[in-house]
Amino acid sequence: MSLPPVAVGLNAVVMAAGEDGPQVLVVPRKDREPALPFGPFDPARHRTFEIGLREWVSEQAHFQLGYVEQLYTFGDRGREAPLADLPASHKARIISIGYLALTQEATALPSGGGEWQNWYQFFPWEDWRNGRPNILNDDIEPALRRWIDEAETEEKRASRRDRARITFGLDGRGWNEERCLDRYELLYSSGLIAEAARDRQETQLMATISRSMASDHRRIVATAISRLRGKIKYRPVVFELMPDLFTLSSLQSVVESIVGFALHKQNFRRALDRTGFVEGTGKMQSRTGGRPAELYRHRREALREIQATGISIPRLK
Amino acid sequence: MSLPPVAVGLNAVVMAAGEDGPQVLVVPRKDREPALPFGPFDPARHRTFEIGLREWVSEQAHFQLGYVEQLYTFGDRGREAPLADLPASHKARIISIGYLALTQEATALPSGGGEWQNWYQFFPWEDWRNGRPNILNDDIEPALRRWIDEAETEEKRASRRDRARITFGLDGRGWNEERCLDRYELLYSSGLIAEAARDRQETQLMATISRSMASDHRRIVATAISRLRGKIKYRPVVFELMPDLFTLSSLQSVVESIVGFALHKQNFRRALDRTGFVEGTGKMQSRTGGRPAELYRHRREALREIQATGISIPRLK
DNA sequence: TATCTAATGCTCATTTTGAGCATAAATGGA
DNA sequence: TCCATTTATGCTCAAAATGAGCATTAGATA
Repeated sequence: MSLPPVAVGLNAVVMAAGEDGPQVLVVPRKDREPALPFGPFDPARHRTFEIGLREWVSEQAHFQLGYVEQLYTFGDRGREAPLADLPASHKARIISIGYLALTQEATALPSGGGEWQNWYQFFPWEDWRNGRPNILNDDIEPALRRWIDEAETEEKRASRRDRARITFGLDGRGWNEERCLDRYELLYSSGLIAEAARDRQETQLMATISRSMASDHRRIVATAISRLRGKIKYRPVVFELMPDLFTLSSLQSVVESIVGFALHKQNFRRALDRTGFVEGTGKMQSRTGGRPAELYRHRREALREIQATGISIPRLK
Repeated sequence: MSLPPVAVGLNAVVMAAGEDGPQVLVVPRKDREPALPFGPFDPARHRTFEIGLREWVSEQAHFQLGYVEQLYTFGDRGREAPLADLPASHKARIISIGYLALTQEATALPSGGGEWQNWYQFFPWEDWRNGRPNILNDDIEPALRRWIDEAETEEKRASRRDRARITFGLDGRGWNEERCLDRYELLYSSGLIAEAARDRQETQLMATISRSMASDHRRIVATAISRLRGKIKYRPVVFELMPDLFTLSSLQSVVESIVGFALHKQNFRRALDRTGFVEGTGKMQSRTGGRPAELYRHRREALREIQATGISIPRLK
């Protein structure tokens, strides 16, 4: 017995964060939705997926990846919406392995390749740094309630209601920032996301509440955000995003970019201090307005000394 | 351009825990190493990987999977050691997607299929429930020190030393139970694991310090253990392993099976109580010796009410 | 009935959080 | 020059969560 062919795609969600908030590297495509950096896995050339991914990104985007971790392998039929630049192994089922790559503050990119875009363009409902985003009350919640009511049986309605409550924290249930992927998937199921209509080959106009991406790439980005929001709490991964020297405020602002809400400054510092992950250098930075801030550096040695945990996230209420 | 073929295998690490400690479902193979339940992904038949996995496990092991999550996709050349029962798409590169499945206490299995085996047969160094396992002092540490000294340059030796220290907590550095996969990979790199010699096609006899598995299956189990040990702390997944009614002691013993060390009983209960995940039923169980214990049940509703976290793990020192 | 073995209940000293008040050091006008 | 503004830092205090143990309770058994 011989199985139908399968083609493997490697997708990179390359993230950075700086002055302009959290960034993701996307490849713009003329008159089409932007895509993630993407390349086929070639078993003849690549001993491992990661080697393939690095080679591919460096070739195509002239960009050397640093920290990389595998996210998830997607293979649902009907959600792949093949990209034009995929080698046409005709009728092959496409499965995509998503990777998360973290890199220092958005460096200048060679033109013609990828460009940095703010995450929250694609996920405006995830940005609570300045309070609850309006899009939730104005568009999402009403649409979700409509979707709940549309279900045929009371049982199905109850199940939809539960799902919406948990993922979006409806009815005073509290927002859990790590549920970013669940929220994306719910918006997809309920048809609020442009990709859903596209995958069902509906031509119906969508109320565009956010920017969409090629294929299932926005889903992969949502996976990356969820992973990063979780991981930051139990592994010191934030430092992969920081330059060599940074102020505590800039570190805090990067963490806030990621988790999507504001933190209590003093408590953030106190907890950070206890981890031993950072060390003052004595150098100062005079930024715009206000007292100059000390520059700190990441103590990589700390990883060896202590039980490596992440960074505490004291939510500001 | 057309890429060489790729075959996708779906592997399930099915876990349970009961009186006899933590169990994993393996398929014994005559005169060969045991394997995980395994099946090829058929893109023509399976809309999603998970559907394929469930269908496959239910067909082959007459076993319905409940909780399932994807672990990782492995694709390193040279570590796959093809299984005989793989459909021979000649020369195809085999990539395997590992899944973690949790199920209630080891139910009787139809004979001829899989059978339950204690995890720690495959990972004896991971079981600290009765204190530090002897195998660490007797076999592993000396072998690791030899491996460190074998490196050619001082720089390489330092790097090996660091790696060994962090993963195995050498020189009083503290054992981190979540590093199970790192430890397996280190033992593999340092040639202490039978699979390493096999993959290098050495015929050299191995000091067998533990049972090995087919292909890269033990690596997948190590991934599952690491994932589960981490996840249990921030998601209430333990309950997937429990029967409807259970005593707090049996719950604790399941948690201990997973994390691999003993917990402080009173503190475990206090913390568990606060989560609101369990509820006494008033029914009692008179077990062997000692005062009868109350039977509790899992309050699934709790997931909706509270910010779902995991179970606190108050280590007993 | 005395003894053993678990299951439960409770206490107490430490640590870790959550919230804020207070002070310090630049910058940019008035 | 001096003051209002804007950040950066220091510190305090009450509340909650943890880590360790002692004490009591309730069946099973010799």
